[in-house]
Amino acid sequence: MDLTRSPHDVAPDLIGSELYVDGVGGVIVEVEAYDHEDPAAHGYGNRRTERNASMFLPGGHVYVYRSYGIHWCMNVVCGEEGVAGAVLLRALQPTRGVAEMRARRGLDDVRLLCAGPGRLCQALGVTREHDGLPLDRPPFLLKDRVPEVEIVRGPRIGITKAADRPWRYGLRGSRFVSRPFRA
DNA sequence: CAGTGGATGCTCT
DNA sequence: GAGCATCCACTGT
Repeated sequence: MDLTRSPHDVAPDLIGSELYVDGVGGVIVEVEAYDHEDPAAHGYGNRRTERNASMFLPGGHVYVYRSYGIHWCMNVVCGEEGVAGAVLLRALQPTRGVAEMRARRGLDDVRLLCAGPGRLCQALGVTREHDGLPLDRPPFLLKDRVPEVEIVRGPRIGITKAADRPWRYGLRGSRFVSRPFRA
């Protein structure tokens, strides 16, 4: 798919797509969009810093940052070069490499392996080393979804600024999201 | 279930 | 020095 579009166009198209890192991953079931005019975004105002440099790459790269000093969070960079836009990957339905994900997470419950941005990165082995890498080459594999999926949306999670914007997208009825979507 | 608080490190002001 | 795009364990219903 065309990742040089706006994060708001890309985000719903990522739902139902498949992501693998070194062959481990599954179906994307939850994401959030962040654009350069968004006070909640790391790239707000297109202000470039050392941390968010990857957000300014052309769409199709990866932006990984550390969250709360403990977790890693992975974004799909979107839009044109020089414009800070990205889609945060919040949850996957694990399909391949489940044993490896279980080992990395120290957890059996498939439902919780990738249910949250920090958990997803731990399960897939994503760290700072992946920051800035292109998505269309190993270790990554991003497969477009089939056209027909039902998408739900709602307010984003875990932010204080611009918390009212409904830019969280999910696969309708999925049991693998980090939190349920309100009906 | 809902709510609370601690861990932990780094970025940005 | 404040504030996180989080997670887990623990409490109390």
